[in-house]
Amino acid sequence: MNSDALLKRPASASPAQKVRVPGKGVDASGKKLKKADITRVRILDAAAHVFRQKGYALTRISDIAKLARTQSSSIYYHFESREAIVEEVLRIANGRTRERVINAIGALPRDASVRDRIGAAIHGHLEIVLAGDHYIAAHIRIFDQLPADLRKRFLRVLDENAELWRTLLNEAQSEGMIRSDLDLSVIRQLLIGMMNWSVEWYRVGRLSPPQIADQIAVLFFDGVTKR
Amino acid sequence: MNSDALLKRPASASPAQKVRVPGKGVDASGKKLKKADITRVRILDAAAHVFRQKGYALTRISDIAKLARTQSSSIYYHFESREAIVEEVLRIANGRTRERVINAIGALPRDASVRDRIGAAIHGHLEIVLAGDHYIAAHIRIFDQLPADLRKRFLRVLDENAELWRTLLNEAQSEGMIRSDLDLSVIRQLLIGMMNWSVEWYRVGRLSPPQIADQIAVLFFDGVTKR
DNA sequence: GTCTATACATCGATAGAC
DNA sequence: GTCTATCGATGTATAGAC
Repeated sequence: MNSDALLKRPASASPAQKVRVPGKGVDASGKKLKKADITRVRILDAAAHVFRQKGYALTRISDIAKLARTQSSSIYYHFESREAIVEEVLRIANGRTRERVINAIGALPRDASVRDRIGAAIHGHLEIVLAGDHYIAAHIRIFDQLPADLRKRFLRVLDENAELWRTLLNEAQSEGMIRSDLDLSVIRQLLIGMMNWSVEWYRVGRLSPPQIADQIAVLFFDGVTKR
Repeated sequence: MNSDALLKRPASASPAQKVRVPGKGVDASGKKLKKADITRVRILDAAAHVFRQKGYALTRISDIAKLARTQSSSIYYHFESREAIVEEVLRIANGRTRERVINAIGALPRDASVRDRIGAAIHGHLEIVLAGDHYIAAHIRIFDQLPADLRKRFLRVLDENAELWRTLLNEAQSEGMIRSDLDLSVIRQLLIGMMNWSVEWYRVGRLSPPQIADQIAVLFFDGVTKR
């Protein structure tokens, strides 16, 4: 359940990232990883795992170190600080979520209806949120636990994902698909709320994520009322 | 924005609550409050405020003390520990929420339809959640930040409120009002998710809480699709 | 009931040997 | 790159005077 990180390396390196030279073979898509990179990923995986489980403030560097089978002090060779770790975890989580939703939409036939595309996006988002991916679960869980300044810095990147939904819903509206007594912005937040809150109550064994996504789609498009 | 706590005093006093004798005049409805009680409330108000703002783990006893215009050490005269404070804040928040929803339903005419009653409950819940009540906002914000054992202890009381919704939706279903392809339990969680997540994005100035409640009700009953 | 002082624990981060 | 040792800051909680 670990050992899979780096969606993309720090785009414009966070402020005080200890610069480690890429060497020769470390591309987003490349395969050659130096030892340091492997360790780095192991630390990130461990961090995501612990953040998800204990929340931000309760996560100790020593917890991460333990799970990553290394020493607290060794972590500081790979990351500048605890904040730098959490930043990277959030970055990766955001990237993965976005990527998944985009792919889900992209997998549809070119002439798919807006409704189908929104449906696909719901499935993509919900399934990755509930997939057990530590990065994403951690993201949702800890985001509002972050110190105010750190959170503020991330609102921008968070908004990139919101933009995606905004676009989808705008399209739906301009096709005349949406009731005119609804506020698009509120609707978007409600939909995202339903999906994200699901990590609070979802338990394996009952309905599967795709089944829950179906329920969300039904509720979102048609409501609970029998006709 | 403060100075209003105690919905009811600790029903079965939390395990290690420092017992303070009620004296003569301290009832849930009574008015005579001893100095200690007033201070206690001031501390709770301050705590709710800070918990809401900074989350659980980031809230320091000293933050609470400062806002309550007292000393960290003085707080320990009124509460056994930081956990005891948070427990009381949660208890009060739960009670208020429940009370509000029950009242909202109770205010309806006797023969109101289930749909109306669910609508009233949505309004009641959402409005108190967004009302700016620090206790309730704090509750929603910090609940999943709590240490596992503390959280577990509270699941029971939390479930009392869920029970309320469960009942409402069951009634609706037995009246044949709800699509048969929907899972009642999931629907309930989605509805609660929409409402609770709203504290994450609600900002004063745009739509008012009653307006948002209307949007939620529309979405919940009929979906976004124009007919 | 509230104050000052302080014990005691925890934890992030650094130093420096290997 | 990882280890041991340790500093320094912070924060909960207690002791005891007033």
